Amino acid sequence: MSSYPLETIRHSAAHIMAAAVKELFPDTRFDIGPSTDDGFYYDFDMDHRLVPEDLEKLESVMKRISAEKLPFKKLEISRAEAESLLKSQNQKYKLERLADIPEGEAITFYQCGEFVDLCRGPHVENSGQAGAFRLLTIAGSYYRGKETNPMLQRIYGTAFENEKALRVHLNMLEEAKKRDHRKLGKELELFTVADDVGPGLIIWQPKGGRIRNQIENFWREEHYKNGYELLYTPHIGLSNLWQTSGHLDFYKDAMYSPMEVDKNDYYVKPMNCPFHIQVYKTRNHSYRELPLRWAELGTVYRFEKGGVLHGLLRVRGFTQDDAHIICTPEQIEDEIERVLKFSLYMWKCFGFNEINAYLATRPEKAVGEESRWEQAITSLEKAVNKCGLKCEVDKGGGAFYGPKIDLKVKDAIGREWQTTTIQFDFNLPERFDMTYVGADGQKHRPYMVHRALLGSLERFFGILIENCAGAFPAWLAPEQIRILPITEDQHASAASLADKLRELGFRVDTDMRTEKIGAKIRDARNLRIPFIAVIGEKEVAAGTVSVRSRREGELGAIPVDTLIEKVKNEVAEKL
RNA sequence: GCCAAUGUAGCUCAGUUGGUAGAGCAGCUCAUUCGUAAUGAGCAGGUCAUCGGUUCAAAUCCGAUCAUUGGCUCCA
Repeated sequence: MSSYPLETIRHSAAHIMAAAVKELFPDTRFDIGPSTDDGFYYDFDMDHRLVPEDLEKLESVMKRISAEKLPFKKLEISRAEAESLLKSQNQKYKLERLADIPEGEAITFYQCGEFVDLCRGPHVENSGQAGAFRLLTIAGSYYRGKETNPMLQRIYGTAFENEKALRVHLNMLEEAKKRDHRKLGKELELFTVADDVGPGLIIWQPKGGRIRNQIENFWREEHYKNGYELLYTPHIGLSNLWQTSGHLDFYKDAMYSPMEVDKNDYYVKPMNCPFHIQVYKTRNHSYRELPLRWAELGTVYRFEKGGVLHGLLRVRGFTQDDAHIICTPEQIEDEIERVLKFSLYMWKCFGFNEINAYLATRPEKAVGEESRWEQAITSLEKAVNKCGLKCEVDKGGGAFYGPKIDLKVKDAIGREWQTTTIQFDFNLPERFDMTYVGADGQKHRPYMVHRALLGSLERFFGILIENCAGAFPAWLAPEQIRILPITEDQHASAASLADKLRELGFRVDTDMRTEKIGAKIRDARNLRIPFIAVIGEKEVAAGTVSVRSRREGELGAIPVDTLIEKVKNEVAEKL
């Protein structure tokens, strides 16, 4: 139908929403209403507290405005005129936005029906072309995103070219809801949080534990294969350590309060780095032993603000799949490339193949020599190119202590998750005075790189659950095979079959309830168990099992050995 | 931390204008021994998040606290 870009359609939909708001709540002061990646929003300041029912009302007004096909009129006026116009309407936020427009730039307003808005445009021609829209949620948002500013009310909506595209998007949202890791975590008994333990502190239940154990084992093996050594370090450390690291100066708000023992303050660690540095500091190092690659599944605690906690994705206690690489300037490029390749391999094994890179460079305030920053950034760029990754650059977006590359992985329903991070550190080697002796016999400052491939096990688990919608690939499934005897007569056979399979290394359970086979099948399927083996009179006699594979459906009666082969093959896939 | 919504049995939810709680599933008991997505009957299960207030009377109204949800912000 219309050939406008989606952003234009959405931006115009935002204007139509604002027009509807103005109609229903005339005293509203408007801020801005941009398009976003998947829709649009508009921020308002009004006395009325928006409630969900308002969305329906606004939507019907919007539909009316859309049906009226009112033209979007562009008005170009002088700054003075614009000012007096906005002043007369008491639009203080708009006035401030106006002041932001550089001298000499054209000042444009767009009018649609009664609603006139300071806006750069562009817009669709008339309100009938703003596509198919839907208002979604009400939220609060700080004016200009600053905590000290007043809070405005924001309405989120989305718009698409046509009804069909909108429906596809809304279906995706539904789908996302269905695979919400919090819901599945409860249903599949994977993890929980307890009021008496504390918010953001994850308790892994047996089934989650089985999965985590698989992940960890795989992770450790691969790290040894990739030339890492594994460390184990304490959960707490003396204040001195955190003083030296600088955490107490810069990061204290996000740390749990100290515990005083014997007149010493111990802090629960928010990061593993200072401990790894202690390992480095146990003795002198020669350039000949570099690079050192030290990894740890290190559990850290950060006192995140209450409002940001979210299931497994944002928590207060989590286990980072952390590692520190300490190397010479000459080695840095190879090392970064190795890490990137390692990460891509890792994610592929867990079923994620679409990955993009985001490079963050030197901010205004930074520590470390400029030349080192440049070398680091160059090595990051080169490595990204060698790995054939698409890369976006966030200029000045790095931390003060070093540039970094983040990877974002795309999941089964197209959402991007920030996961891997590779982060240079020019700060800690300095603070802890880390050195190595070079070929010249002189002391040199090594490069240090932090990296986490999965991010944290908790967050990774959340992403994993949502990606597979609870149907874990066979190599991770907490229960790979469930054996269902049809009557009590087969209990003994079921038990000995389970023992046999367990001995072969499979995760097997039996369902000995006196339920009908239909009920047992149903429960097993709801748990997304990859292989269901039914064993009745006939199977016992023939030495077979009737198998239902999650992937292939009903396979009928097959010899036990054939089942074993099948499970083995599927487990070996590491999809 | 901020804005808003929510909090009733293990889970998912109902509970009219205030008159001290109800269903399904899960659990337990008994019966059923069954062939590929729910066998039947019975029993038990709740300081209605917590604390305080209004009222003759509070799950219901008000306030505070805690937690969760959607956002904002933060994530050196």
